[in-house]
Amino acid sequence: MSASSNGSENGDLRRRILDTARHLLVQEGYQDLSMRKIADAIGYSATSIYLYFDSKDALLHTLIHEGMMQLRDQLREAAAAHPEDPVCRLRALCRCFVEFGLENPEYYEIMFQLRPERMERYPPEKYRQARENLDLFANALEEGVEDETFAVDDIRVSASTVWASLHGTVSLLLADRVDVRIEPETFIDTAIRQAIRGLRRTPAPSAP
Amino acid sequence: MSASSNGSENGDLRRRILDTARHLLVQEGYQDLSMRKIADAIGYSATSIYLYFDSKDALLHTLIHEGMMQLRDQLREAAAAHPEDPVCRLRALCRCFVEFGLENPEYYEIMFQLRPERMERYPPEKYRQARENLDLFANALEEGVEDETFAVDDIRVSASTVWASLHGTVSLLLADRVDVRIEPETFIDTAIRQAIRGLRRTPAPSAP
Amino acid sequence: MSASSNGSENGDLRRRILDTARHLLVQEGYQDLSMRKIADAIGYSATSIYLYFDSKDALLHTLIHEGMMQLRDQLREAAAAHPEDPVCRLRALCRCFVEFGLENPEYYEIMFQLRPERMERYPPEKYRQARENLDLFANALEEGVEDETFAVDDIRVSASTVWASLHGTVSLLLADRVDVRIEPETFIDTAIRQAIRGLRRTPAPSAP
Amino acid sequence: MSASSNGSENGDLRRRILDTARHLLVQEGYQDLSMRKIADAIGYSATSIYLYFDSKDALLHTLIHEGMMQLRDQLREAAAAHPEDPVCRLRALCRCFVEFGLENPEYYEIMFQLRPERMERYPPEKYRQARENLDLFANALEEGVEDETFAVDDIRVSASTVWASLHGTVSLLLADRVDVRIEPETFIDTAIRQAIRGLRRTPAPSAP
DNA sequence: GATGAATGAGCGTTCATTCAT
DNA sequence: AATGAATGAACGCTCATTCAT
Repeated sequence: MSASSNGSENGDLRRRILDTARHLLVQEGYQDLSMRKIADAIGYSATSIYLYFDSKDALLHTLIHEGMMQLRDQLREAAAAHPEDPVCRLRALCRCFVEFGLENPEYYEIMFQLRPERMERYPPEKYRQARENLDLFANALEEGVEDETFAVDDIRVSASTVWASLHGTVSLLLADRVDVRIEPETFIDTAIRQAIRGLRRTPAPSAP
Repeated sequence: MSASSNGSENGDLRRRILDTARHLLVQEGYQDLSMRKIADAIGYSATSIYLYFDSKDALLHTLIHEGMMQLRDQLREAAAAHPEDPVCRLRALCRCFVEFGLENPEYYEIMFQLRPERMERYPPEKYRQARENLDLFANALEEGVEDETFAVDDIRVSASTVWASLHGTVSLLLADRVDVRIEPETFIDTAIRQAIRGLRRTPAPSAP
Repeated sequence: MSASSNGSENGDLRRRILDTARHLLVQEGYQDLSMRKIADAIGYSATSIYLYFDSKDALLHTLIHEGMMQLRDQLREAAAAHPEDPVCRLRALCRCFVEFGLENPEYYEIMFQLRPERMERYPPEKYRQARENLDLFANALEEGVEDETFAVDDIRVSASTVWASLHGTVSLLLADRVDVRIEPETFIDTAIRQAIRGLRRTPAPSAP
Repeated sequence: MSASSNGSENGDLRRRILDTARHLLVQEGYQDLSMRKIADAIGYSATSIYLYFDSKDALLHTLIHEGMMQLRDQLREAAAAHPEDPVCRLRALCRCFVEFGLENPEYYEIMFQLRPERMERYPPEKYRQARENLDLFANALEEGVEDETFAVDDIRVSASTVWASLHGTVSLLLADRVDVRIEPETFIDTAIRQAIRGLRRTPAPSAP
């Protein structure tokens, strides 16, 4: 969405491969994504993909990275909408993350659910960039600590645990493992509310 | 009386298949687990597995069920250790769940991370039994609500969100996706503490 | 039907195997008939079949033979109903053969459509017995020649060609290869009528 | 222009696959024809076949079509040799059909003996083209009816029954089910003669 | 820059059959 | 008389990848 479609219809085959792979990922799932299917879908030979990507893993790494950058953009936007209030901002970030996951289920799978030992090593440079996503949470948290709304021992740790809650929420929803009698919306709202409440400064101990 | 349980001989191979499958699962993951690999690992022909399981899915269902029952036993035990205090009990349950996940990564993936649409339907009877695990959380929560420690809108929903937090925690740890600079123990403690704190009755509104 | 059900419910396993195999043959087709399916259907182990039959081929030979004997009985009956008129008798035999084929399609396949080189040698003794079926046609033909209704060069040859016509008729019907716009009944009637007409003495040459 | 028909290289293997499959068909029969066997016979990997055919059924459809077209050509030629006399033409067509069957047993089974429910649907376009074979018989028959040599109720039906006779004749011969004491040539001649005689106008009823 | 040809490894599963008991 | 355990071979098919052009 940021730097993708440069227009030259036939020229940027690399771009088309990525876009097609992304679409197939959503339609068919990670397991059923194959080089040939991608190639067929764009009308090129499977061999051609190897001109632009060393391997299937390399292609996936690129897709993961693009997903991370897309998520980053959306998180940034959500953060920017609430520059003043860290609680509101954190809530917006949480909501944004969950929505991203539910709207891009297969993206989500390769981004957060693939076991790294089952793939070639994710390139460190990309890894570093993806870390900004967590930093956005950490920043909101930090400001909340500063203005004494939140009380946590270690910002980095708590940012991670908040993220873990969201990740669990998305994962269970995507895997269809939440009790059918529970409305997804209610589930998400409650998860986010509790995650944030868990960070709040506990009141002056009225009666320990 | 004639051919059912003569003790060792019969169940032996079946047991070895299950154990081997379980071990391979953690090395190779669900996607790359194959009947042949299991067979090779135990030195039998692939055909032999079909003497004990109708299909790959049936084998996995058995594994899932075993994991669920093992988790249930451990959760029960944890709950039984704190019959009085629901908060302590809930904390023990949380800890127990996380420990189970980290100690049984081979079970964890198939128990909680598999997308159901990629497998045959899990047998309803087994499904029902597995539900007790969540119920143990819900019970602790309910008692906490009754004695006014916790304040939640809907017990079933909040039990699920607590579970989601734990699930996210375990998933990220297993997938090696937590910042290396964070001690796993710290991460887990924080996650559990915040999850429980998120349930607590907010103090008498001193300042809305 | 002649000497099959002797009553002793459990005793005659051999009989049950044959009956079950026959039923499965009709339901599943020759290709999908397997020893295990037979065994499962009667609740015995697959191994047990080998107590009564040396091999799958041997079992099939027995089935073929039974089919032949069943067909023979029906043909005999048809022949006996028209002891006087050879034309009527031949027509009845033809009709009987076609009906047998259509009513026992999978029987028909193993009886008349299996290429012998793809099976163990059919036992000569059984082969000889099966020949009576053709003889019934030959007899009717012979009498028709004697009373000057039919005119053929060699009775054995013409009996075979009549049979070939019927076989072709049944085969095409079973393989669903007759134009859908043609009524099967019409097709059969015409086939039989023409087969018989083809045997008839051509009239004294009025003007050749 | 670039990669379609450069003459030999491309179609070469495809041709060899078809020929090999054809030959194996007669040795092994449809049931036992496998992609691997074809591949082994030509010294290629089984995978390679899939470069030229989408599936086993697609390969067989191609073979069937080739057989049909070859038969059509031969039937056309036979018909063209007797433009005047419908009886002679029909006789030539019959002889041609039988000869085709005996000379191409590998084609014959898949063309006329396969149960369609055991294969993917034969492509309608090819089906339509194959229909011309029967039409050539029907045309001869029709002209024979017009010049009052033949007398039949329905041309389409009688063309089918003639065909059925020939089919039965070929099938029995190929399956080695004709009495060994009968000369194949005699058998064929008789079959054809009787089939045609069966169509002839019966004489003015001298004595019903 | 792009391809066509080709492959080895692998998949879940079914099969007829053997053998010791 | 009957079985349970076990197997080697085979099935159609898909996969990521290589290589010469």
